[in-house]
Amino acid sequence: MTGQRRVLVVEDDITIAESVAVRLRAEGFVVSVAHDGPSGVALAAAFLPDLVVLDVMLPGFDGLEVCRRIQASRSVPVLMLTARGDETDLLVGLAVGADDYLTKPFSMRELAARVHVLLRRVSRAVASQALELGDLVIDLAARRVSRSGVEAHLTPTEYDLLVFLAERPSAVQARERLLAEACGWHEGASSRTVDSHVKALRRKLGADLIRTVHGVGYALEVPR
Amino acid sequence: MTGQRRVLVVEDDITIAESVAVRLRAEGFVVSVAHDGPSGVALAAAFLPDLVVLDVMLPGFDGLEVCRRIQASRSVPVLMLTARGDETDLLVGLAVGADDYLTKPFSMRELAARVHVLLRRVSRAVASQALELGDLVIDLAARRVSRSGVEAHLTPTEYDLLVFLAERPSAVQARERLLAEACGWHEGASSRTVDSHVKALRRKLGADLIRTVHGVGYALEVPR
DNA sequence: CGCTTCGGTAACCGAACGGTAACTGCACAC
DNA sequence: GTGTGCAGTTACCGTTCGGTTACCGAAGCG
Repeated sequence: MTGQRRVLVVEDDITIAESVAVRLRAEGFVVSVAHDGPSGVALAAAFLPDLVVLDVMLPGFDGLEVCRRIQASRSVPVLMLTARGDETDLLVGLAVGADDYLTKPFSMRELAARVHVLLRRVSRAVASQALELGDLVIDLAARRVSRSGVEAHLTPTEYDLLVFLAERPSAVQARERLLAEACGWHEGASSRTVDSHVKALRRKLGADLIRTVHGVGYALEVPR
Repeated sequence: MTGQRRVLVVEDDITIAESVAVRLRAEGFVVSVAHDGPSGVALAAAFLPDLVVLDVMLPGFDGLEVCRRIQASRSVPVLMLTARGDETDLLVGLAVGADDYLTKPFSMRELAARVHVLLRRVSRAVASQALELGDLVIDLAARRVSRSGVEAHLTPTEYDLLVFLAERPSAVQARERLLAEACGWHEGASSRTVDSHVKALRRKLGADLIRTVHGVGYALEVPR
């Protein structure tokens, strides 16, 4: 997962584009460059970047349109480049789905710093190593669970069940769903299996953690 | 869950702090202000903001330290304010856990835009489907109902009945329809079952919520 | 104004549901 | 072989819930 990050640069000014690309490659990124809107959109689909650096002023159609189209297919952080003082473009850009922007002229150090921040942010969201809900901490990598700093020893099924609930905090999950997702699907009559595991989780992590919804199923409550 | 977003402003310059606070309040945020590092950290713990706007230069200890301490307890997006050209501070700030920064002088529009972007990002993660009608809030994922912030415990049938009505606000629904849709269809004589559940809903959520239409059925009125 | 119909209310009871603690069977380790 | 730990099932029991009934006040209608 810590494979090299891919950055797409869409910028018509060849000098700027090259400077940016060189700097980002020096930072360890895999960089691809497009010089107009259409090829930017195409490359976004083909190159599958983790981040897009995007100029607002582009031949073809403008950066805002590119931003819109890229965001339409999948969620990628976008860093926009604008001309100084062009505050309207800026605001529209942020509205359209850009996550950050820089005004020209900008220093390469600043660009690199912002790129790092944006990527750290998504990696925090996507690959989050730990799941924290109040005083409940689930270390996904280590498969460890603790509450208020006290570690609890969970069996595999209990752990899977807890993670499934924790990924959807306070959302009610039906018994059958839990049985199918957390425990392996067992053809035949759905049973009281889930209850047993919920009981175990409550015993080990506190009774207030999992809420029973009568007639439906269970939900994990975020502890205060 | 679309309750007002809370923003903490930590800034020693009273003029700037007030401008920022005024603008953010105008944008609909609940704003709290601290003028030095220690009280900033304390307020972060007590006020529980959804976002922190933080000056780098602060009396007590500096913004970077504040940032570190705030992030230590829980994950809150931080927008840092730096003096122009102070790139070192900036880089350290980003390293310490700030999610964005602005260089002084900055426009209030720009500040507001960035605050919105940062908060949109977190709300994207949190957002849960909810039905809101005046002061009545139905959290569909969590299967929770509250009125004026007070949560009510509903039985499954009561909940289903309420949701069915709430999805068609102020539209009158015949008894038979309600019996069939909300409660499971019970072959045989249609009965006074609906009445009982309506009564329960009125008791738990207020008598004004559900209007009786003589000879026809019931309708949910949007309160306030 | 009085009758009829409709809906509010509370009490009741059977059924469904979930908590709980057994037990069984299985897999793995020693 | 024996022991341990876990998954899944079963049975029991208390609780909750839903639907019904009966009674009475309110609303419509002539």
